[in-house]
Amino acid sequence: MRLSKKGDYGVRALIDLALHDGEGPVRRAGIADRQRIPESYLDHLLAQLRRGGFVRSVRGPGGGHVLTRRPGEICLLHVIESLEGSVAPIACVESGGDCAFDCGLCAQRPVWEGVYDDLRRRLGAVTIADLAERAREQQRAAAANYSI
Amino acid sequence: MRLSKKGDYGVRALIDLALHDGEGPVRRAGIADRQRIPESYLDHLLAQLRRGGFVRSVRGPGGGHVLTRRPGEICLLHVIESLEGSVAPIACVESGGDCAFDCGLCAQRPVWEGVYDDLRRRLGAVTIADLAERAREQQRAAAANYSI
DNA sequence: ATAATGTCGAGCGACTTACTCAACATTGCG
DNA sequence: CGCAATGTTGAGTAAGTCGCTCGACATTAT
Repeated sequence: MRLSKKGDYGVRALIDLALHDGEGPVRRAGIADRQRIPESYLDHLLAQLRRGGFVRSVRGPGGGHVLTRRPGEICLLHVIESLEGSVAPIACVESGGDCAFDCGLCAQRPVWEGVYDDLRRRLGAVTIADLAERAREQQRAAAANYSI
Repeated sequence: MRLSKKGDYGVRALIDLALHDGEGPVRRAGIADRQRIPESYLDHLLAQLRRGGFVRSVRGPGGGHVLTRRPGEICLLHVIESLEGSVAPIACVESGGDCAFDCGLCAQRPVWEGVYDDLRRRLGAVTIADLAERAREQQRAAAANYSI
């Protein structure tokens, strides 16, 4: 039941972009550096995020990546689903997915449907702006700690 | 965020044992047959379930596997955790687990903590007896359908 | 033109999953 | 006893996924 590194990295990249929202294109190398993401891997992530409609890229010198929407309009559920595919714990709780054998999972199914609903509700209630705000607070807290 | 086949199979095996609770040892081949689990794979599962304390085995002719506790005393959370390890979506929400880099996930962490809590609450509220009961109902429903 | 960027796809090593097989241990029964 | 029916164990494996690298190419500011 783990979130893959891809999902983690992807969310972090978007948070980074949100933290620099309004400052023009953000360089890939900068994101990779600050978020500790291997730069060449970030390539693929940004490509996927672009295909998902979350970011757009600006080429050439001074180029980089920019969010296509306001951070408050990007919800975590959509990001994760775009990067990882469905968050359904088993295939048969998805619309269109069906059971392995004459519904062998059915006894378990209501449980997993509940889990699925919980998850979607929780991830759907959080935006990248919320996460960026929290990241800012934490940076301030860390800075304060250093100065003491 | 998927449940692995191992977890699915394991739960099904326990449900099967619960359905035959009180009837003496249940043969591995029977479980494999009814639950559509490859028999040689079921081997390992039963071994793991035995190590987890959920079942014990009886050797020799007439042998097989038996639940060590009443089905109502086995909760789904413990089964899944025993088979798959922790159900934590990211390492840092576990007790003892720590963050990847100076807490790079922290902005996300409260979200995943919530997800983790939901999951544990839901799986903790379901026992093998509940699932077996549902399986029985479904068998009856299926039988009724055939006879119509 | 040139250099600084982003784009794309092939590919790779390590790991995991789901599964098989074969040798061995234990027990009940004739 | 001796054999057959079972469970036990661990090695092995094919296929897939994950995280990541590399190299050739496209685009654009200067």
